[in-house]
Amino acid sequence: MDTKLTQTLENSSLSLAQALKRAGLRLTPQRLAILRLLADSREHPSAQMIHHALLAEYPSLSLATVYNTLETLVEIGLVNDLGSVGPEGVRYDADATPHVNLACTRCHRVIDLPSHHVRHLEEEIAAQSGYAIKGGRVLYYGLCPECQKATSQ
Amino acid sequence: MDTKLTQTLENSSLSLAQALKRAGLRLTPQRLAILRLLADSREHPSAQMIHHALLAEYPSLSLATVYNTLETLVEIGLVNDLGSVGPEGVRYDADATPHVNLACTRCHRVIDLPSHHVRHLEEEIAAQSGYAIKGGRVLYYGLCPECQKATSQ
DNA sequence: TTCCTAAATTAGAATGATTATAAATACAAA
DNA sequence: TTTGTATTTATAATCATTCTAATTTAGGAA
Repeated sequence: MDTKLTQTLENSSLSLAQALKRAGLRLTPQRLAILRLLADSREHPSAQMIHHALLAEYPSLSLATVYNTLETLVEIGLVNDLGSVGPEGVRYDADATPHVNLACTRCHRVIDLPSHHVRHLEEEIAAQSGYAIKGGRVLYYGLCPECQKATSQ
Repeated sequence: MDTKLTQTLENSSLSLAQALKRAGLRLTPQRLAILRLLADSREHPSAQMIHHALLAEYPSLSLATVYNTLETLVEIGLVNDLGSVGPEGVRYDADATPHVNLACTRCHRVIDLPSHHVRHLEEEIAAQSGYAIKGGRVLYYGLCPECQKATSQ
């Protein structure tokens, strides 16, 4: 592995670890693995997808732990709960930068779309709602370009 | 019932009926009732809440019908799927005007917040995403003012 | 009107994501 | 180290949602 990538991952893990510490949470390999997977992935995975992806590296990882960890990470605001998309259940997003999520109702892929409008939105809500905001789901759903083609045949 | 309100409801039902017709769907009492409930309510109800609310008026209304109808209404874009909030499952919103939904993670109430940013957002996505957008969920979650007080005690 | 038929509804069973439980484990403070 | 407690684990239980097959009905045609 090249040095730059190694450093990036180490730095990333370091800051993830710090984030957990700051919240008064114990640093477990399971939590780090789940958080790192979410941070490195653009798939917006569900709990089951995360469990499946980590099983090779952590054969004893329990599905319950994945659910517990995700609940915790959402609670401290490190991860966003996007709600369920398709039959795979709730999808999660560790990308804290303001953006829009697009979900395809046919293939159930979820992608990101940068948008500066979302930052304004979040600032407005934080300032005006009176709520103690923990996170958000800005997600639009419909047919992705590929599935539009597939459907029109 | 006063005349103005009656007219409003009748007009409303009429346009709901037209919307169903336009989509090539049959006009059933169940569909009208569910759509009217959603249109008149600010509760962002779940399927079960809708079923429970309509059972008095339609004793034979099946839960399966509520689920089927909601799926249909989401498909034709008349109703938005907000994703699940709390343990009551997916919540639905018939308000098509661009706005933000706020969900409390403690009492699980969902309210609306008007925001002109959302309109810009939707226009941007419709123009730039390449997706055939059917609907969206713009929802932020956290503690509502009441639950902040209750929790801090 | 009456008839026809595909669409819609219904009750109930089945599915499967998520949550609860209780015992075993391991983080981290002293 | 030792120790207390948070966390993990396997498994069972829950319950929202979907499926199935039989029945009913909306709405167009005769």
